[in-house]
Amino acid sequence: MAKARHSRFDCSPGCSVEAAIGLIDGKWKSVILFHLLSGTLRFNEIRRHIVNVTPRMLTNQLRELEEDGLIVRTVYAQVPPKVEYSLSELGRTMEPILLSLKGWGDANISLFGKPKGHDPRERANETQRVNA
Amino acid sequence: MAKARHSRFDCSPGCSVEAAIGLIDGKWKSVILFHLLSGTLRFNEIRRHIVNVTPRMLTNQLRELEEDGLIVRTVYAQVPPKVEYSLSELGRTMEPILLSLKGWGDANISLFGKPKGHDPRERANETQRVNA
DNA sequence: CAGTATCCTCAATGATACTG
DNA sequence: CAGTATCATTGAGGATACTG
Repeated sequence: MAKARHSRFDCSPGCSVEAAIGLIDGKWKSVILFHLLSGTLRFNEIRRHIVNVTPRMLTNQLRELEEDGLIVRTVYAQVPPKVEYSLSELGRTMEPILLSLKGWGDANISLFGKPKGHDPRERANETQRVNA
Repeated sequence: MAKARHSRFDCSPGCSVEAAIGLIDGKWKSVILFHLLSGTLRFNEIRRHIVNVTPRMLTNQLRELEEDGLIVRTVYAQVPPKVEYSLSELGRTMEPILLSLKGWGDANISLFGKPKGHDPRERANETQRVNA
């Protein structure tokens, strides 16, 4: 997902599913939340955990998670700056989601040795054809 | 998430989390999978379940889910056409994820009465400021 | 019924450089 | 250390119309 972050949710009943993933879309959010399950982390600690995330994107995702009430940002008034991120109480309620994602990924990561990338030209069509 | 669908996963250990959400990003995928938990559905049945999805997007998402091996597409050779979608065995292993998403959404959907949309101008800053 | 075909937009992500 | 500030890209998603 990407564009319309939590839309209206007047749908039914998949809406609650949409609502939930809507909060963890964003390329890095679920991973950030997952790492915060283990405890409080500072900005650059998260950067080190997540390879290839730029400071801009990390800030961006952290801000959205904060706005959505999933994480708490604590700024210590000192120099050099110290900023800590941790899961909020609401954020901690996402643990089952995060753990099921992690569990599924661990169990099936072997399947993704060579990403396919959804290139139509290399489409391995698995469609079943049934005679009426 | 959106752009780089399952990248390389040589990271650790959040990679497995990325791998998992990478398959259910896409604006409608998780909802489609959720509805298929209840059983086989035809193209237009899914359309009716998911309001506001255009045929183009639905086809698109279904194709990617099929390519990722999460759903099975069955075409009946008859007129008018009949095409059924169902979860593959692998797709069914995502049930815990889907159910935890659904559960979280149901428990917290009240929080999203008026979506915020992450507009910086209306940012309710929750950051804690601590004197060193 | 189950899609295709086009065209288009913009928001999400990225690259790079700079700073209190 | 923990970010900002700019600029550029691109492709996911949408609108609309058509079809075997």
